[in-house]
Amino acid sequence: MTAPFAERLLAWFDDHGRHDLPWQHPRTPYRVWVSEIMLQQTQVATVIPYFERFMARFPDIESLAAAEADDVLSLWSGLGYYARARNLHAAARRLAESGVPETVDGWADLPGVGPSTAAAIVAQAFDRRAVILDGNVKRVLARHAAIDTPQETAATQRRLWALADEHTPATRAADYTQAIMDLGATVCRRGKPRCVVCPVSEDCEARRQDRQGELPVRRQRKPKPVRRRVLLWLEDGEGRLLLEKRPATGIWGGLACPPIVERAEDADERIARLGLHREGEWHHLGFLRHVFSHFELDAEVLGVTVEHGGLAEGQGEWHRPERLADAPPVGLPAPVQRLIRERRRASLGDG
DNA sequence: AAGTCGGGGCT
DNA sequence: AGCCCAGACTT
Repeated sequence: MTAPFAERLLAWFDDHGRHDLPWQHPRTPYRVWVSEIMLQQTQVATVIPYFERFMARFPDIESLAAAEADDVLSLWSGLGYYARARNLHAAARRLAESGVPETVDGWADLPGVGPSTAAAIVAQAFDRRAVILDGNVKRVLARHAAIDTPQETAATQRRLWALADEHTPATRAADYTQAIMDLGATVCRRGKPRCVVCPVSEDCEARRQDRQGELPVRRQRKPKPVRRRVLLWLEDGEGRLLLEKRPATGIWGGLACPPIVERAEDADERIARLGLHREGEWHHLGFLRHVFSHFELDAEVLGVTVEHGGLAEGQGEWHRPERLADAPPVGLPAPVQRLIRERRRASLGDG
């Protein structure tokens, strides 16, 4: 007779789990919460440097609540899914007033905190039993029970939540949630799962059927369309770059970005509307290509020097590229950060 | 139920 | 060149 799933998993975790992640020391509700938000759809290794910088700048809820939205976004630059940063900031302002909840429902009521994140926070921060179901857990459970229906369907989701609930023990909540995520990340990986060292392999149905490689099953994805755009690289006489704030919703919401037009023919009209005057001809500066989850951005970068006109309030701001390169005062999309560094190298090479 | 939202790591 | 990652939110 084999021991319960959780018992075997916890014994494995004590010897082989991850016990030294930054948000585990100290393991406060605030640090756990911020880490869980950053870790949504984002790998641990990517998050760690962002987490350290964020904690150095905003060590507690009060400092985050008191911050400006742009300061929060600038620390989020390059991490992606920028709605997370806006939601985190809004939630911090609410928590600074109401205090920190200790229940799953209390956390799930906050913007940016869904069912799995709320459960992870409660389990990690308060060591109270809560059922999580993230990508790692779904993969572990789908293989262990050999679930071969597409993960996205409602029926499969219900079944996975039920299995997650059944396996979750009454005690050691924080350790168990960390353990099953560690198992998914380091043993029951997407590619080449290490079943030989898996603590729950003896009753793993996928392994018994030798179908680890084909599970879990995902719904077929649609091909991604290409969005062609033109990005306007506008510098004034002193080499400063014009950035405008993008709308709060949509791609790169709330971040600063060079003006984007659909076609090169629209470029002159756009700078006229900004109240700027072109000095000389447009130059082709390169391309910006970036693959998003559901489309591909393919933009030609056109540059020109402009004279200041009556740049209206809120129409954009001039920034020194050297400041943007090291410590950007505003949130910048990763492709724009790369572009700035490239352009800076090019201009230094010229001069 | 499907679409939107980033960026990087891995195969 | 795709797939996936400590998902949530909107339509």
